[in-house]
Amino acid sequence: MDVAERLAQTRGFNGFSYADVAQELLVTKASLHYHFPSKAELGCALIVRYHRVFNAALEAIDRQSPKPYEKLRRYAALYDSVMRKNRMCLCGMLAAEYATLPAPMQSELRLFFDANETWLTTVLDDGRRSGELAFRGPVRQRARSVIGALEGAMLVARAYDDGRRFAAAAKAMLADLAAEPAGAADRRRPELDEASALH
Amino acid sequence: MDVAERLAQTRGFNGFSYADVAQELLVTKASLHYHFPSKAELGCALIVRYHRVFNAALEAIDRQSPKPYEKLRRYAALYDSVMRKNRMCLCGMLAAEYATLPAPMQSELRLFFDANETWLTTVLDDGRRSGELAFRGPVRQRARSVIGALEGAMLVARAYDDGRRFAAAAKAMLADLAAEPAGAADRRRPELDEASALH
DNA sequence: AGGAGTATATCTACTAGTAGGTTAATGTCA
DNA sequence: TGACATTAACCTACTAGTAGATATACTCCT
Repeated sequence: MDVAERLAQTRGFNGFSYADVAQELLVTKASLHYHFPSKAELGCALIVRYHRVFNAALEAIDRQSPKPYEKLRRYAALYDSVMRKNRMCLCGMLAAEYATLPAPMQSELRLFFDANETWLTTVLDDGRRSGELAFRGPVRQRARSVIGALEGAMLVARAYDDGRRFAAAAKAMLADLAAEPAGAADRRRPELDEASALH
Repeated sequence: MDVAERLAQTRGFNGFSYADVAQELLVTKASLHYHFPSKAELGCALIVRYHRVFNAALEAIDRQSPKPYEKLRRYAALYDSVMRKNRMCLCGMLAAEYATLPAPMQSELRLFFDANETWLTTVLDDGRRSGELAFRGPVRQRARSVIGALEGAMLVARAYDDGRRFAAAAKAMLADLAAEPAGAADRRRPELDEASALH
């Protein structure tokens, strides 16, 4: 699954085959089909695992960082840790291939985005209420914008093989959300970096 | 090329074959190979044409709309017109598949994003100088954020087969850029819609 | 201790179908 | 006549997936 995940994140789900994985592991294709009878099942397993690991990372953030801005920063850092491995977010990649995916993968994929949206909605709502974050419009809409901005930044950054491009976009987004009175001097905010939580 | 473009936008460049195009046009694969000897050449031709049409649309905007906010609104409307056809931006889709693309397509792809960035940089700079737009940080960085936000919004919206999701994200982004003093009542801004410029 | 049976995991060898691409002959029209 | 365009037929490589044999190892029974 590690190999398949990496290939799916770099080449897309339609961009790798059982043969690719088999060759890398020095086993036969048939052996892989024993564990994952069809590619659709492999794909579902990949999303479910990715979702689970991501959820665990969000729970760790909730446990360790009470402040909304800090939560948001660490959320962006999760994406950054993926980018540093020269990969695209698995689910962002699959979203591009959405029309060609087997139905079970499609629903599993939506669950991932839904979970992200829900978590972000809570964080953004808390942040705005406490005055730590500032933004206009419905909270849920803003959550979707955050996801879109991060996924989009990853997408384009890949075409330039430049992770800094993503990091800069993430930082800009965080700065926009930080409640700074217009025209105020740049308050020093901590950097994006943090120990990678998404292996 | 129309057929290939549609397939590339909906299924990805690796998600369709010469056979798919041939079948739809009621010609043979060999016939297509006469016009586009290799798939790489077909892919390049698709990007070049897409880029050309896009450029023409930007020039039309420059000609018809002097105001930065209006330019930006129409820029977002270009993306929206793609989304309304249940397609992904061709170049956003190709960015996802970047690692699997032939080298000539990779460079052609970067040219598209570079051109977008340059155009947006000018618009955003004019807008900030005139006070019509407000945002923090370097202009070029903001231009990249705008591209990323739009591409990302398209990407995710596809997983929900819901164009309104994209339109809402685009509207939110425009509202953020419109220079409204924090806390001011919603000034009525024109809607996203406009006659589709990208065929 | 010595099987017998069983679950797990792997292999070789194969299928049917599709991928991008080629060749050489043929049609079409100025 | 010659350029442009199309075709049938074919090629090689690869795709997901299957069949059946085989190896390993653990459990239960005698």
